[in-house]
Amino acid sequence: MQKSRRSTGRVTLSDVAQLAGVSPITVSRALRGERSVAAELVIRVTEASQRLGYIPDPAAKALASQTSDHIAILIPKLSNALFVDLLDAAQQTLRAAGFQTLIGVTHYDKGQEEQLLREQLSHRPAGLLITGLNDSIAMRTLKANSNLPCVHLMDLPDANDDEHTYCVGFKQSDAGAALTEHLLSKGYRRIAFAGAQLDERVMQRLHGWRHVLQKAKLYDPTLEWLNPASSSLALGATMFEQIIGQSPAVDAIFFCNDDLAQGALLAALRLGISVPNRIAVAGFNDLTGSDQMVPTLTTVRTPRTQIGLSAANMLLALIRKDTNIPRSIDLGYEVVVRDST
Amino acid sequence: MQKSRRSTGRVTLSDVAQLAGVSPITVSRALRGERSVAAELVIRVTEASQRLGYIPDPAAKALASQTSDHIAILIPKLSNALFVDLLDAAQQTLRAAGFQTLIGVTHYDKGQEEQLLREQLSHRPAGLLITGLNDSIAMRTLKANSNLPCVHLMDLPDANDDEHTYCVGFKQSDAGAALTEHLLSKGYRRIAFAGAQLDERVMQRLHGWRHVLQKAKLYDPTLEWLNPASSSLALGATMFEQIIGQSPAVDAIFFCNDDLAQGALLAALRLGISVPNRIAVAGFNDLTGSDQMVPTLTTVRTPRTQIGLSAANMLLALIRKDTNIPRSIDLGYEVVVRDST
DNA sequence: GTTTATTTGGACAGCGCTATCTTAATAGAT
DNA sequence: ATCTATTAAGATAGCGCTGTCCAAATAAAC
Repeated sequence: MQKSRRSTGRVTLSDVAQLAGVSPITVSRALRGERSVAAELVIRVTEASQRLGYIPDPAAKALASQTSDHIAILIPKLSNALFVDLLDAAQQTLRAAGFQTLIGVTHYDKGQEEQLLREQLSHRPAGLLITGLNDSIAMRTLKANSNLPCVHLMDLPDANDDEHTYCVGFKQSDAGAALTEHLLSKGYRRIAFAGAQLDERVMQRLHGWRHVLQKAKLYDPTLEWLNPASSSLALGATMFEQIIGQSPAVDAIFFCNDDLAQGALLAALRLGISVPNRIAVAGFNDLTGSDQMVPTLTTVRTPRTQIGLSAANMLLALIRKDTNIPRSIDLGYEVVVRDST
Repeated sequence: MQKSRRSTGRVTLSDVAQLAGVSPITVSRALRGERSVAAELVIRVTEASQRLGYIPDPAAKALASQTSDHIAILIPKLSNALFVDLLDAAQQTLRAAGFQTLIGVTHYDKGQEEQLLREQLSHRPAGLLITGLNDSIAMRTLKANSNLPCVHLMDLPDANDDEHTYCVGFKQSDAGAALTEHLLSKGYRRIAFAGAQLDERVMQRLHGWRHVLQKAKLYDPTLEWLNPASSSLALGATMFEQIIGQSPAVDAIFFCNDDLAQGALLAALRLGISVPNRIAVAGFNDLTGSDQMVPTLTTVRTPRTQIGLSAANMLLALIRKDTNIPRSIDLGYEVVVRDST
């Protein structure tokens, strides 16, 4: 056993090469399927590598090839099930393709986001997955300089917006409009919008709501209830009580998120306010439990898992330099009508 | 601009060295604070590195030093808020210390867990964070061979168990016992245990419950309701109806998780069954919304965020080779009595 | 003042891989 | 049969750092 001074006990390419009777570079090529290697050699190499339990060293690969098997993903929060679903789906898909996910949690802070991306880029990831479209100048510069494939999640660019970004999601504003139209069709006339967190997506839904109400000549600025705090059941309860108390004429509330709406339903139960008879409640995202609420919650089902999965696949395609892939994928949404409206 | 053939445009140690007028190795040492470097040189190097915007290359560092700035973390599921809280807290703490988290989601599958750990180890992480104690032989071997610092989360070893593992958590069985005792103190006599997922921690809580009931001579095997499916609100509702239907004499149910308990409370509302008059309901973990339920849910508050944070700090200490740190940290639990019991 | 320890900087090699260039072997064209 | 194209393997040289050994300079001990 004569190993070099700094030997680490790790099985290396050369070990495999020696056993297979070829040069290390051939092993590298055979294992990666790069260039052409004689079929017989591929078999011999594969066998040797399996026999030795060879595991490539990601650090060495990254250093030599200037690209790692990491994929960087940026999401705003882990406390929101929406993003966790996204992460879960993307992570599984990427792992199956041999990539490791580097998560960055931005907490909706643009400065943090930028700093996180910088840290992640130092790992020379093979690609980027970013929640939302609304990049700051700094983010654009970082992305552009890195010259990495990048897919955006959850929203689609406006039609007139000819950005060269790849994205997977659905039109948040359309979804907001569709839910509002459902409420109108049920006969509600004073429909409030209750939003928290106020990220880009919430604002888009707000625009959808506003647009529909304006068209129906039912828009009234006092129907907008916006709170920058993070959404939670407790906040939903508070906002519900506020709206009921200060605007008794409101006959329906569109909460920007199921968290809030669920909290509102529970508050209504506590207060003995009948939903939907006295007031209707609708949410967004169809999170866990919305179908269990009393009454069950009308909401918009959003394809979070699908988005994570498709975005990961799109990114993999970009990494492979597959051409002929669409710039953006619209996975749609579905208004789920239940008992709360 | 004379760069070598494969130049990457990246600012390297040598660039900094040149600007500071020292050798690259001195820059490396100055920046890492390793060995002693003259104070004046440290300043010069730091300034030069900042001026050039130098970012160390993690891959090169990993290759040269055989250890990366990654920390591998293994958790069972992302769909359970408990683990997400753990991950969130650990991730933030580790990032602040300059480490990147590699998440592995095991889906409660021992084979997967092993495979994930193997993949993570190939990245030469600086440490390991593992949910639960109950390692398989294969896991032990992997851990032992890697010789890496490792901290286990969420549970503590038995007193007589002299394993040399580091852990941060609380005694799941004690917590289960404490909640059961609370129910006894409230006068309930036929207390069912409803468990899902049936991981090690659920089984520990079951043991706590069983132990207390046996001591009180109130144990009855038909009171155990175990379902291997993942816990969810819907499953909680189903189990509640089952138990009510098949064992009408049961006067309290200890659900192993708040998800289940919340689902049960909602089912009770739907069925018009009064909680806690007709039957009491208690949960575990004090997840989001338990304080918003109708009635509010009695549960056990578990210090998930604290556990993630402390475990991360413990791991950082181990990496620093700090001595004098405790082998295990008991962060306790708290029975939170609310209106459902 | 000499010997011995301690500190501080640098030279050197190499971590385990891959990009690039080169050479040998084969096939195709004239 | 001769001269290109094409293909397949290997040799070589790093990628950007850090471990290890060395040498010089300084401080401490005798």
